[in-house]
Amino acid sequence: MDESAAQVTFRRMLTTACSACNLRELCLPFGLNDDEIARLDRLVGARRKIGRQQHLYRAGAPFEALYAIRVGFFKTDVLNEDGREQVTGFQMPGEILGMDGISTERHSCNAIALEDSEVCVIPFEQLESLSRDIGTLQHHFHQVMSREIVRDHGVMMLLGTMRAEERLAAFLLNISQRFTTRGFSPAEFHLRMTREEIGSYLGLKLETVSRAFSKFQEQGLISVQQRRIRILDTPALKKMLERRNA
Amino acid sequence: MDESAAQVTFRRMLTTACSACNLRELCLPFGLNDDEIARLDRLVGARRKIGRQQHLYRAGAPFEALYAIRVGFFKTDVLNEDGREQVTGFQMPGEILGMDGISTERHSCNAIALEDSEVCVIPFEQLESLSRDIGTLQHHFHQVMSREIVRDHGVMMLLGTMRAEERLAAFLLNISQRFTTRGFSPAEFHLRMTREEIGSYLGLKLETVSRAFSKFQEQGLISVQQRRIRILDTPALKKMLERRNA
DNA sequence: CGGTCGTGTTGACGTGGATCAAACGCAACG
DNA sequence: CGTTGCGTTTGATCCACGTCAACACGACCG
Repeated sequence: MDESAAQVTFRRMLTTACSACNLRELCLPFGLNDDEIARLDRLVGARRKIGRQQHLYRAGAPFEALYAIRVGFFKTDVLNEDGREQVTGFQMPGEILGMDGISTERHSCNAIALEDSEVCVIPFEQLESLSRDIGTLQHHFHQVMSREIVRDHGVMMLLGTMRAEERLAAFLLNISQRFTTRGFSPAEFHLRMTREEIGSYLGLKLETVSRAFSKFQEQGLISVQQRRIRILDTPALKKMLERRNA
Repeated sequence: MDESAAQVTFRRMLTTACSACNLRELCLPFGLNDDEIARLDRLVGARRKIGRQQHLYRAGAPFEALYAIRVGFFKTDVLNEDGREQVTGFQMPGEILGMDGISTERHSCNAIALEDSEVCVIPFEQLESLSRDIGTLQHHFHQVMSREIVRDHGVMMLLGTMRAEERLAAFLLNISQRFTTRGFSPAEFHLRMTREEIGSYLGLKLETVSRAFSKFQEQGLISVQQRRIRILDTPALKKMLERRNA
C-alpha cells in the first residue's frame, strides 16, 4: 500500500520543506507568503549530505544548481596556476553557495565541507523560472547576490588596508555576529577551520594567526584553547577596527 | 511643428538606443533579439553625464538604478570608519555599476568618474519587471552579477597571496585585456587613475606602485611615462603570475 | 602503550614593503 | 615667464609579518 499524498507531504516537511525550515528567515524563502513557499518547496528537490573535507563542487565543474546550507560549515577557495590557495569565504547554515558558477556555467571555486554537512539543492534553471513568476523571490535572490558582492568588498577592505590583528578582530566579530543571528552564543563558539585556513582567508600565515590569537588572549580580549573561542571583550575588539587614521 | 515618432526614434538611436550602441555585446543587451532590445531601449530612459571627479553615487545613498557606462572611466571605493579607502574596482564602457545597492536598497560604495563620463540609467524595478518577461535578459543579468562575484574573488586572490610586482603585473594584464575587448590597443594605453588609486586597489602604497613601474621599465617589460603605458613583453608579465610555489 | 600524524604554539631571524623625506615634471595660471 | 600645486620618482631607514625551526598536544592506531 503506497503512501497518501498527505503522508508524502508530511514526510517532506519533516525533512526538506522550506516552510518548516528554521532557517527560512535567513535563506531564500525570506519574505515569501505561504503559497509561494510551497512552490519553492516543490523546486528544492533533493538534499545532499557532504562529509567532512568532501567537495560540494569543484572549480571547473558544470554549474547546475545553487545550494542552501541546512547544517554544517563550508569554506570556498580558489587556487591559482602555481598552487596558491585563497579562501574566499566561510559559509554557515542558511547561506547560499554556488553563485560563482552562474557567469560561465562552470564553477570558478571549490566548496568544501569543514564538518559533516547537508545542503538543499536548488536547480538553477528552475529557480530562474520560478522567480519569473514570483517577483518577491526574484528580488530576494538579487539581494542575496548583491549581499555577496558587498561582503566581498568588505574582504577587499580587510585585505587591502588592515594589519594582522585588525584582520583577526574583524574575523572574530564577523563569526560571532553570524552565530548570534543563528541563535547561538555570540561569545563562545567552536571554529571549524584550521589556523592555516583562517590565515588564507585573512591573507596571513598560520603563525601570524596563532600569534595574534595568543596576543588577544594575553590582553584578556578572548580566551583560546585550540578551536574553542570565548570572546571576553567585544568592545575592545570593535575598537581595534576604529583606530584613527591609517 | 512637433517631431514625428520616427524622428524621435531616430534621435534616440543616435544617442541612447541599446540597439545602436556599439557596446551592446558587452552590456545588458547581450544575447537579446531585436524585439527584446527594443523593449530594453524603452526602459533605459535617461543618460547622465558625470564630470571628472564627480560621484555617480555615494555610499549610503538610496538605490534606484543600475548604470551602464557609455563613455568614460570610473572607480568604486569603500571607506571605513577611520577614513581608510579601499578601491574595489575600475570600470570601463559597457560595464555595469550599482549592483552593490540591491541588497540594502542603499549603495554601499562610492562610484566616481575618473574622467568626463556618461552612463545609461537603468531603473532597477523596471529591469526586474522586464526580466520577469524576458528569460534571456534575466539570465544575462544574473551572469553579470555572478561575473562581479568571480572578479571579486580574483581580487581577493591578488590581495591575499601575491607580492607587489605580481599584483601590478596582474593589474596591467587585466587592463590591457579589457582595452582589447573594447577594440583598443592591448599594448599601449592611458591610465586614468593615480598611483595612489592603483595602490589602494592593489593593497600597496603609491611609492611601491611607482617603484614597481620603474623596475618593470628597467627590465624592458613596459615603458612608462606618467600615465602613458606601453607593454613591451606581455609573456614576461604573464610568467610573473605563474611563478612556481608560494 | 609507544609511535605517528595533523595541528597549534613559540622563538629567532630575515625581508618586502611601509614610512619618511627630498626633489622633480608638468600643467594651470596670474 | 616665474609661481604654485599635484602627482610622481627615488633614496634611506624601519618594522610587521614571513620564514625557518623546534617543540607541544591530542587523536588515532598498530
